[in-house]
Amino acid sequence: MTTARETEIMDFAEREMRKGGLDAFSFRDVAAAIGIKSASVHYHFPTKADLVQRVITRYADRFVGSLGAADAADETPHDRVARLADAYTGAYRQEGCSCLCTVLGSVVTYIPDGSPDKVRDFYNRLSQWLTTALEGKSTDLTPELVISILQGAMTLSVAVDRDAPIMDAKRYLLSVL
Amino acid sequence: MTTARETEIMDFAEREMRKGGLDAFSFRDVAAAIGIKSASVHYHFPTKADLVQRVITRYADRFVGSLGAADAADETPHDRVARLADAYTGAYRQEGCSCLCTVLGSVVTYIPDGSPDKVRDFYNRLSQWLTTALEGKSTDLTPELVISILQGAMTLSVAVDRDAPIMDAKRYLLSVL
DNA sequence: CGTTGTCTATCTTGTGATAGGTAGATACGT
DNA sequence: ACGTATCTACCTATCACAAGATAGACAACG
Repeated sequence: MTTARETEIMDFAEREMRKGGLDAFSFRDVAAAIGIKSASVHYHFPTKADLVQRVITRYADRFVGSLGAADAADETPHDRVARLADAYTGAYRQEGCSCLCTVLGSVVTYIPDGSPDKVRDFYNRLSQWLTTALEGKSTDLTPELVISILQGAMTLSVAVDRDAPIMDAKRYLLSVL
Repeated sequence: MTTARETEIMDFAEREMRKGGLDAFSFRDVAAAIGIKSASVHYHFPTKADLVQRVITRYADRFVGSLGAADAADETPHDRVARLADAYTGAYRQEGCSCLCTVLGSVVTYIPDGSPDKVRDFYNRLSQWLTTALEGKSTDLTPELVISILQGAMTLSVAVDRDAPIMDAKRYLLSVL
């Protein structure tokens, strides 16, 4: 069960984590943002590790879920990759921030407790989706390379504050797949 | 002028930043690692922002410098990209950690003072090198996409703790360039 | 009455940063 | 050569603050 309050907390935490990583927010920040006290945040999420793990898991569910079926018969691999690319470009355009797991992935050895496993789960699920999505398509690109291109371009776009890299990545993928 | 002590400090700071970002180390960590007191670290680098900026600049100089000439007449674009890819795979194999600016790039809006500009300088210099390096080569890949692929794969390799993504990225780039 | 969600108040730890002092080296004027 | 001044690189001690976390009380609801 996830209450409305917990959703509020996770929404804020996710937004901050995607912009600045684990240390970009504190329990006090969360509390101030939604109008309660930090002790109350601890009531819903005993430790920060708990909060981070739940945010990652929710993110993974939502992201992979939003991609839809990877094996719909009336679609081509091209269609499916287009949807994946749109998920990335959309996130950049609307929120100006990265994939949560890209931010956390590069510092995976420094995040607490079970979080690294949650990040790896995300990538495993995404790889699996792409493996199915590309089935039957002959290409030099592995599923993980498709992910790499999109995420690398996303990071670069954020870093240089221009959408060219992520838009070029999408265009390139759609031209070769 | 950079003294031996400052080099020691920056070496440690860079190593930690590449593994865990800005908040992965403190002045006390630095001091303990090299056997002095934190106040002495402040003597060499008045603020953390100072230290971070110098580390990024030094990293950029070293990384781009290590790539060598982008316009040597006896080389092909393929040769040059191979060298760039080796810089990434080498970093992963030897240090198991990412490009410094990949780690910082995704959180660029949360790092202090002049640091974002230093990160962007790095990418500008790398793009410029690649633009020259690819001159005359007909390809759909932009210089920034080449960077994206390598860095995205690097991040993924770190995240999932397998070298497959970064090795595949190198292989792919050399097959299409 | 028990549960739920919040509060106040507080603890401990770790952080970046500063003030002020000290030993040793170097430079300079007489 | 001698005394003075300055500089370098470190030290001790401490500050103010923000972090995660906990204990215990309170009100509302069933």
